[in-house]
Amino acid sequence: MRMTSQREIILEELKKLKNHPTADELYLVVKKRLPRISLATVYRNLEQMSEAGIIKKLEYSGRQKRFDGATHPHNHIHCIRCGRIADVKTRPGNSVHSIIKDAAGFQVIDDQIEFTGICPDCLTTENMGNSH
Amino acid sequence: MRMTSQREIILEELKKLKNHPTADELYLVVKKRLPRISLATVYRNLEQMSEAGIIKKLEYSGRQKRFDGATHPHNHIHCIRCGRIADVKTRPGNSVHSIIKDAAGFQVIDDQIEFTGICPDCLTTENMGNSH
DNA sequence: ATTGGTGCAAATGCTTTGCATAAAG
DNA sequence: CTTTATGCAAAGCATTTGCACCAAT
Repeated sequence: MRMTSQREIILEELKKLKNHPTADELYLVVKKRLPRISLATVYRNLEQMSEAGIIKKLEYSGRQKRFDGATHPHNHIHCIRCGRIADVKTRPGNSVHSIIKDAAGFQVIDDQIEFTGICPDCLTTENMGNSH
Repeated sequence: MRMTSQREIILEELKKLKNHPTADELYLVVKKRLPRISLATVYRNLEQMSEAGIIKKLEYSGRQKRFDGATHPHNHIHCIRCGRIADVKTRPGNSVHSIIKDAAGFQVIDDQIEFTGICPDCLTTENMGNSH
């Protein structure tokens, strides 16, 4: 992964923002420093950096994707009205931290554990060497 | 909510399918019984019925929305390769069930608790009577 | 020099909407 | 009869892609 000024500034600005911006929100911020940057570049870099594990892609909110410069494991709460995402502190314990300490002032309506993984079919395909 | 044959059959077929279909997947199934139905009708009905709490909209996967005819509280696991969603059984306990009993044959990579709620700002707006 | 990245515009894919017609209550 | 739902086509919106040019190694 080549280090370009675009990538550097995108990462820098994302880390500054604590509010899980969408690609276009971040684009507007980055544009102030790099007026000729294109939205496609922002998308491409966010995608690449999240694949590399440098940042985290938040795609479980049902609306626009959001991005998080903080990669330590933590949970989120999102608003069903405006879509914003905030961090939620949970007590450490198992891999699934189950008890909330702070819901960032939200009125909690529902919670749902989202597990991510590879399904049996894809695991089989992988073992047969048909993937990547 | 008026009961039309379209709505009835959409609900009926969704409840039959155990694999959390997308709107277009369900559309193809329903089309067999109502050849003149349009995809827009399927979308509109799924939206309405999920608002009414008759079905559940699964929009936290980052891909296409999926719909679930089973409304009892349960968690899901989704495949990062093919996008399919399966049910996951958790042990009962608090509102957040923390320990998995069965991950439906998936290799679990990550878990994340998704909380849904209303953010402080939207709560304020609501109290001022500016919403709904 | 080579390879990967960028900017632009066009394309894509899912979902929603406007509007005239049809059906439910 | 009144109101809500439907089908169709068009629009919307977030995201991705093709391509010619540019820059990092």
